[in-house]
Amino acid sequence: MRSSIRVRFAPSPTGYLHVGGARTALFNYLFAKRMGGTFILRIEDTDRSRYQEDACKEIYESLQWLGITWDEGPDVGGAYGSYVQSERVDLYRKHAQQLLESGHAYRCFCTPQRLEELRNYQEKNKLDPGYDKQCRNLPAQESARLLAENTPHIIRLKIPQDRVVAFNDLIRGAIEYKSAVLDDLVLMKTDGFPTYHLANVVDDHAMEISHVLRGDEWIASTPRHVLLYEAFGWTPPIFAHMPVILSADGGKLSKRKGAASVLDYKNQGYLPEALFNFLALLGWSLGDGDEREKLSQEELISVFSLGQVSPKASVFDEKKLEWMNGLYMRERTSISLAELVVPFWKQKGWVPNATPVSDTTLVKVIDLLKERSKKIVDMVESATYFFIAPVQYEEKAVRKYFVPDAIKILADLCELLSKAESFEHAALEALYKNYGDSLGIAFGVLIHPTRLAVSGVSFGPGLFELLEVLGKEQVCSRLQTAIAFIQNAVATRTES
RNA sequence: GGUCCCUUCGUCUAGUGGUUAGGACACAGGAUUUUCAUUCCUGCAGCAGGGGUUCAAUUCCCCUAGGGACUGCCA
Repeated sequence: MRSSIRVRFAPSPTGYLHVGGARTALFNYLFAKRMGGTFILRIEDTDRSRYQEDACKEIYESLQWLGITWDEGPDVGGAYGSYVQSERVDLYRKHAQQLLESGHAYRCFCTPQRLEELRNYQEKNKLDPGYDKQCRNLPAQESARLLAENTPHIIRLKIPQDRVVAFNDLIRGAIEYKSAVLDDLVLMKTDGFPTYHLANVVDDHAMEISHVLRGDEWIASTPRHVLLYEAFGWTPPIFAHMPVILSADGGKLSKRKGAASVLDYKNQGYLPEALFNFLALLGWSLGDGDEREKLSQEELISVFSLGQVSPKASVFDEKKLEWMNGLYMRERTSISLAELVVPFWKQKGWVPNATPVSDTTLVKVIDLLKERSKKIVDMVESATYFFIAPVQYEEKAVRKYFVPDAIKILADLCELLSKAESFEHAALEALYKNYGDSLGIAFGVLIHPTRLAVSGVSFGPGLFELLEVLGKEQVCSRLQTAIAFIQNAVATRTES
């Protein structure tokens, strides 16, 4: 049975879902699941000027990719719909009307121009900014006359004077505001749409939201919301405000400072379970001496508690995310990673489009690469030599390994390899061992030049696994090329 | 400017009125490995500052400094 815990994530479709929003969604999700409650997705699209067509799709995709699913929402429905605010405008109008009638709200006929002049004046004279409440005491018949003339107007909440508004925040504790510093906030706009404040409060009540877990930026609005609940005669939900996520330089997270959008992380080849885990630990910890850091979604659900959410803003440490992503990469099967990597290889033209991602050779390449990679895109550049023969050799390694003696060694090995019956890595290793032993040459003297010859670089997967994947033909041809290269270099050197 | 919030290693954090202030990432060194990576070990590094309260304060209170949010007919 579901508990009466109901929480919601309520994004505005004004752009991509950034990691801060994703973490708010994540905490809502974890809290709901932990408590056996309901997680709701609600779209707050009351600002028609900032609405972006694709934003909703991107929000859904981001959350789904992360593994955050909702019990009620625009696409899945639910008993409290609609879950899109632009489809609920009548409800907000009705409630605004109710407040007008009960004397908790009033019509304001001030023009945007007047408000702007007012703000400028206040700023110039170093006065506290805010609406001067000119329309608050407009005589009833004057208000009625303007209304009858269809004068554009808005509806404002009548904030009571000389009150102390107190509420408890689950993360920050008791918070108090003097009502005098609170503006008569706008409930309905000229265009007939509600503001966030009205729509949010009406919906949270109508949808029986028990806990409002939202971003820090709302904390200053909360006392106004409390007053709104009071005006309606409703009991406010329990509030918890999540701290912000900052970029490495301590500023706001933005696209310019790396990725900010959840989908950017997806496209860069981060694994959703890694981002999920990482985000959960950003501003939240297990506490109680529990030092686990790598936790599955199920584990996180079973231990999550709002009391352990830190009130402090935290810096998004990309390095730590990478580390954690690497942990999850190594845990994934190579076939599942192939789904993500192979498209990049196809894009490079290294793999024919028709090749299935589950192709055994491709999966073998991933076997060799995944332990050395922190994200999917790392497996693109580092896979180059699996698909194309090196066009140049790492300079430092050339000086070290492509010495004159290497010519004979590589030539011998080339000969032996071309006659090898098995190209399986254990067999190749035995072949190298025998050859080395017969001439009394150290293993490393054989291995390093070979690696450089076939890959062009001095580092990478185990040599014999590498040779096995490349295959006899490629290996021999690359060895020939390298031999010619060394001969040429030696000749040039002796000439000069 | 005003209101509110925040402050433990570079970063994420645990933690307590008495601890050698713990872990993780990063960084440095070492071991293992044919190389790289992994793994393991070691090291580096922190309670913003100043007052109180107290036998004792990183922990409680106040002030200062620094940071942030809000201050829209945006959310």
